[in-house]
Amino acid sequence: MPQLNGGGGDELGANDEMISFKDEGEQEEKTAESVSADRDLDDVKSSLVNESENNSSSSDSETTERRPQPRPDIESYEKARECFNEALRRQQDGGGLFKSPHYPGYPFLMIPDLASPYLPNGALSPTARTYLQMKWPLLDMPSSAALKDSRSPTPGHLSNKVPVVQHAHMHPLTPLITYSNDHFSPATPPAHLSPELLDPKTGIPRTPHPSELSPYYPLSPGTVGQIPHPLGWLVPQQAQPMYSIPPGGFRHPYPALAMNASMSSLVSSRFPPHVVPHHPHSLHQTGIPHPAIVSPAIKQEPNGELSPASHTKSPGPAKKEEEKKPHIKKPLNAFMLYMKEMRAKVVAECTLKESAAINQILGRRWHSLSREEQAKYYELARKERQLHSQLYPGWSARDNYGKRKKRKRDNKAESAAEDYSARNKKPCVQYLPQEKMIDSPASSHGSMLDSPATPSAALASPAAPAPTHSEQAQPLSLTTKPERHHPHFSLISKPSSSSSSSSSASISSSSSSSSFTSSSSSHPSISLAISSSGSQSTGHLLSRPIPFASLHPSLLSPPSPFHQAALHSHHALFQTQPLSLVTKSAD
DNA sequence: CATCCTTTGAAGAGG
DNA sequence: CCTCTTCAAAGGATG
Repeated sequence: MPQLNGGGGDELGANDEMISFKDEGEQEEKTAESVSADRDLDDVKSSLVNESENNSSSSDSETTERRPQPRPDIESYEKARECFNEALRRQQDGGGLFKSPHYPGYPFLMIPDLASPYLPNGALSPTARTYLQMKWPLLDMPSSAALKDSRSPTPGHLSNKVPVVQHAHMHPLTPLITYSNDHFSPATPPAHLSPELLDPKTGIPRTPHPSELSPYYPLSPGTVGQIPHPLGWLVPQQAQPMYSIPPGGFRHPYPALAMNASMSSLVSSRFPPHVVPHHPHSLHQTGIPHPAIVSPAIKQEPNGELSPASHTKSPGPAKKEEEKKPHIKKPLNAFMLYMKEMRAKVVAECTLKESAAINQILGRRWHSLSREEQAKYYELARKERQLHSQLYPGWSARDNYGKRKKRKRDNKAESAAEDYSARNKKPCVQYLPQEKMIDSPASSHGSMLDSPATPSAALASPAAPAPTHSEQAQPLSLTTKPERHHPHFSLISKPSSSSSSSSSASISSSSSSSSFTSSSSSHPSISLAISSSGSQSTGHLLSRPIPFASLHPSLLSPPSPFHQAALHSHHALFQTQPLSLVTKSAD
């Protein structure tokens, strides 16, 4: 993971950033699997594409026409998105461009292209096109806001720091660039990038000198501020406002807080597009628009007496109460970040629209990611948390408790019984499409294990890459979450790892006593979850059945009883594609 | 319109 | 220390 360090001294993350998630040996194992998995995935995707959308392969360039010139102010997100979707489809038809990325998770790989995705003639470069859509989700950069921090101590010299650029070759962490890009994008539209600032090769603005600041979150507060993001058209309007801000502007609870470059960039990266997009000026420079803050309007605050509008521009001395007002969201964790990035891609790849289903896929993909890739997200998440803590020192996750009205009915013992009958009754079989499905050597557990020494740990001890840890590569482990209550899966020794609610239990081959499980799991591409009880932890089972139709036929297999399913899937595995099959054996 | 569903991860609460 | 619970995103489905 040397490369990670490549950035060089960044206090924020340099050292800890480099955390290895697994033992070398494991790594190898995993990588090997990954490779094969990728292959499978590719195949699957191809087939999926071919069958699902049978358009004759259209030229990729076709899409380009649709996408004339980036007109941030004019283009509506919707439109852009449509275009992209279409483009995506075409791409798929064309031959599955998605194959190209070795790492499925590489959302931002061709950043350089992204910087200037358009060819001289206005056509979108293939690469750009390929990755663009993957990236867009993250493009929600705030243009102005981001950098808004007039107070920011670090203006100019930091502004162009895009360390990543330094790496000629694509690094797994490349995606991080996105964040970096965010900062520069707004300020420097692709078309207008100054040569000297750009990396000749990548086209990305280069960093004059690396500073101690995190390379991944460089930013130039001052510079970017007011320019709308060039890619604004591509930015989702309402899409993931990770942290939304109050309409009138964001009142920063901690005005005194000085953002460093990394923070700023981070903020900018997460800044909701809709906040800034068309009206860059809307935000005052004084406000630090941190995405984490949600206006009461958006999220009801319990006490919500203050309306965003009320303190729109003048934060006034309301202070404490007020401070609390805005709903400060939790910082996203690695997986959430990953989801944000990849969701669009997944959605594009399949017809599924339900988030629940998508999330399942994403979860699998997550597991199939290489350590490096995951590391990237863990790192981002770590920074997010860091930034978040800096921005909202007093904030506690507990603050948000109860904000959500509903409580996931969590399960647990009792729920099993009642849920069973009640809502979970949807017998459904969910087939997860193409994702790599590598059996995720790292099961849910594994992923945690993978996680860099746990962010916190990483933070604390950067030096310790914590590779080793347990993540014993459980090659055979299933990614699925078997019903823990089910006797059959009792083997799940520690479902707890993550959360009971989510009950991500993983079965490791080693531990697993279930022959079935292991056997089926042995195949990388299959994952099967069975839920016997209706309790919420249904593994991959969706309580609400997802229409088969939504999935590609090739991916579908008839619902069947447990073993049948198993067999079936097993069979399918070899025959065709990996699909994860979930059955509900309940009855 | 509110909540569910689903995923992983982080963090808080409680034992 | 361990377990359990909540919340973070997202968007179709459901009540």
